[in-house]
Amino acid sequence: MTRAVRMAGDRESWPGDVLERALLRGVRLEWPKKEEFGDLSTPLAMSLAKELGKPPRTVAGVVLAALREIPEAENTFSKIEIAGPGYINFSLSSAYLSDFLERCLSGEALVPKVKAPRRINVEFVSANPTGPLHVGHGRGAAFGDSLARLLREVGHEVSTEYYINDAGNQMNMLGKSVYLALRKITGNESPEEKLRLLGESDGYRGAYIADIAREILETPGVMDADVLADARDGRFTDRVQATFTDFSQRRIMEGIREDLAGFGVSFDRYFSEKTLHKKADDGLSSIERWLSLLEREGGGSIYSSDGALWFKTTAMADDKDRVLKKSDGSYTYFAADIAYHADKVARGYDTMVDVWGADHHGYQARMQAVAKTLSDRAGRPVDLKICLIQLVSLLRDGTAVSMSTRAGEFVTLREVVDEVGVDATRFSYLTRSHESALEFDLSKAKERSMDNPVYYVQYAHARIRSLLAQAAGRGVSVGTFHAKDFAPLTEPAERSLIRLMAQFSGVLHRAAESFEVHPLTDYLTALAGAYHHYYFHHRILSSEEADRPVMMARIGLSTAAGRILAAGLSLLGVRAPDSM
RNA sequence: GCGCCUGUAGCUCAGUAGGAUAGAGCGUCGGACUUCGAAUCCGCAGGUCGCAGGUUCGAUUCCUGCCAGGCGCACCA
Repeated sequence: MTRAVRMAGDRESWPGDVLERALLRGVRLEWPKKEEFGDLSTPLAMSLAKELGKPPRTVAGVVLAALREIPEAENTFSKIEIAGPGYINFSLSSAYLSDFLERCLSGEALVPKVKAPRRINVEFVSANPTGPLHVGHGRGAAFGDSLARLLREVGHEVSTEYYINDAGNQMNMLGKSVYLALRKITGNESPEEKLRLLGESDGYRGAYIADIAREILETPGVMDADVLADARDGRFTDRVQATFTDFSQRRIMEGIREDLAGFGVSFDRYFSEKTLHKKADDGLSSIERWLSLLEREGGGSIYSSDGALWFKTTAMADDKDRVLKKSDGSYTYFAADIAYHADKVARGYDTMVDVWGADHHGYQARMQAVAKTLSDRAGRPVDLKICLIQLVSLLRDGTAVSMSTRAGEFVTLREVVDEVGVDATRFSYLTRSHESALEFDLSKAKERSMDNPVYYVQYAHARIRSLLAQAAGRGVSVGTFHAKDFAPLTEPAERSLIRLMAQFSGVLHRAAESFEVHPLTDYLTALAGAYHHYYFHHRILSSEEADRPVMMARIGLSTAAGRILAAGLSLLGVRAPDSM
């Protein structure tokens, strides 16, 4: 295409700068909405026409003439035509489509790799270990995990990471909450003690807090006898604080890992914030080391004022600069975040993806400022891509399920997964763009209806597997397929199906480029629909000898479609069942 | 007050770096199982793309201003 545009440009002596600018933008290929417009389409001539000051259809005509002289174009397209206001529409030739099917079945990778693979770190969930994961975390988990799989699939080098906020007051409060729960269980609850430890705060009050306290009391050996004795008697020593905090956090983190594992999500690395605060042999913590390094080499982004240390986040459109080290000498959460991201850059990533809850959007500007500084210092481009996951509201039979975080009465991810299953939960989370709020209706998610397309897609796959099993049962032996075997596929429904299948890798690449996963979910639903339609209208298995070539071609087509469905579902972390 | 996200069919949402007659599912209504899985298929109806301007040959898409909903604006974590 690029070549054709160049040829056309030479021939018509179009201004070179206009041409190069257009080519730099890239020749955009779209999938036309209607099949009558072909399989691929480009509005290129229309944008070119604007700059050239010529009618779009004329420009398209010149490009088309040049295209016809290119042999590859001749082979891959059966028809190229100008339509509408100046689109150039391409219809894929049956030879191309047959080759495509052969490749699908040959065991070759379905998806070509990107030319310039990047080293990408995807950080997601990163929930504080102060309680179990709730449905909002679940959406982030499904998104981050599938995004990572997607990025990997298109050829990037991807690793995933969970940042554990295990430092700071929240952790102490967790320890205190469990301690107080234990006091309550042993019949020693006292408002004075609570006020002394937590002040006005309520602390953490979910049932899981009492569970942990009960475990400490009832399971011999989980806690040092001296510490337990102190706790029972109401001596809240530093050691009690440390032991309770540590134990509670470990328990909760174990629970989180279990919930994630049950949800099909695992991480390459869990990164503890605590390690950033810990003093090394040289007496400096990681935070201190990074901050002083950036103070020297960060291009003036860090400065002192009013007895505190600041980061110049206004450089990146933040409202005001942010404090790193408070005048009392302690570090803010933001300081740890800087050290953490600096560490990621030092580990060689060139793209950092941060998946956050939408309520953190106010932090974007400051983190982008940090990324800019880190990138400049590293002397290479390092991108920070922040994906904000919008709210999930839970419904049951159309009415909101109340979720009061304060009282710890939120619906956990585990409860949802137990109720509706991993597949339906993950698929539902991924049917919408992550930046629009999601309504998750528990009763609908359980239904096996089109309100819940996961079953629709899985059913298409199961249908295909069952068909193939049926074929095998009838003694149909399936060998290796060659492009020519697909010549009998002449039905419009077959062509529509293949045309859609051929979009698979394009959908993945485009989704990966925009760091989205819901286009894949939509695509799979459409592909399943195309297969169901085809299957309903055309008989595949036949015992007539004369039908054998058609049958074999259809079996090949079905196998290929099944493979694409399975590949897509696996990226979503959803099973592709053989039967259901 | 400032900032971010959202506003498209009765409902839930898509809509590809401005492009062809704005799409899908659910829901409503009406059809299709003696043959490979009816968890399926086929059809009908349903729209001032929040409102008003602007840029453009062309705007759901870009810009400005309103309106509505959600979220966020700490030397908290």
